[in-house]
Amino acid sequence: MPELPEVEHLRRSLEPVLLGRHVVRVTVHRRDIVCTPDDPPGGFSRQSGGIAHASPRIVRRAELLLDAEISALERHGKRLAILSNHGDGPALDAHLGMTGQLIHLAKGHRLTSQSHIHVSWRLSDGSRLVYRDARRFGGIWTCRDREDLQTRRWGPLGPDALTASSAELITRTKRTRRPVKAALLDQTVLAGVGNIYADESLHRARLSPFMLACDLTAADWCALVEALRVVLNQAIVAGGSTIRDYVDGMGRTGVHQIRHAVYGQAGKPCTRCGARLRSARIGQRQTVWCAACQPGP
DNA sequence: CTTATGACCTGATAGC
DNA sequence: TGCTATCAGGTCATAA
Repeated sequence: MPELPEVEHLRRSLEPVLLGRHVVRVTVHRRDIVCTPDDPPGGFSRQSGGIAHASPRIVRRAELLLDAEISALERHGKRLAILSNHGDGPALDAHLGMTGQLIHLAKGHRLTSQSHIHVSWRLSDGSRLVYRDARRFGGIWTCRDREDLQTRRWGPLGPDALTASSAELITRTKRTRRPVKAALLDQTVLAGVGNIYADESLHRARLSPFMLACDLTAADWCALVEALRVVLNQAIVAGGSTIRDYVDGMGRTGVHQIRHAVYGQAGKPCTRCGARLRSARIGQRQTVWCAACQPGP
């Protein structure tokens, strides 16, 4: 379940081993994990639900960066883009979903388990980059260039959670009668926050996840923006949470365990006030909060 | 337009 | 031991 911190840590770990490398071979094991601009909107490989993927048509390997030089790795929210030719060449938009992994393998190294590897890129130094995703909620979207990526793929997303301002969030939520947690999870409002860091940031900002987003004051939003920055940056430095499915670009699980304040801690005492942490569901998601520290509806 | 819900998918875990 | 049931949650199609 990579959220912003896991993707940013992945970006940083892949940057030194990918930049400047040329792609010399691309192997697609599952075509439906890749979506190209020519594929029908929504694809038709799946009946309904899930992330819409591509038709079974053969993908042109240049779209998957064959013969291109990797020039930059950029992130917006939970998305990770691999750019070529300084943004003028083809680009990839990786969305890891719940269990997606991008793993760099040095020359001669292989994964202990080869299962669920959908795409593999052979690089000019003999190393490989592989995309693996057991549950296939994620995928790889090909883009013509950086401009195409940013308009077509990233355009609908809200501002990145690390740099969003309280003013932007007020504008985007002042008419939304949803619990603030549901608004935080909406990627078109704010990009990068998932279930873990929604709960963590609301706890840090002392806001009840049940408050309606339109009822938060300007001061509430300032506190929430600050809490997001602290919580997300701490998690990035720690190498992402040690969530069960997350591994970084080297295939390592997070070394530094993050002790979440509320996520996964239901029933335990609040680290700030000692009250018993409660749990409920908001929009089908498990939500943990401290009713004492985070008063509200 | 808004918000809510079910479906997608598999591995880990709990319970018998 | 092995089997079954439940849970995890990101996001899209559909419903309301």
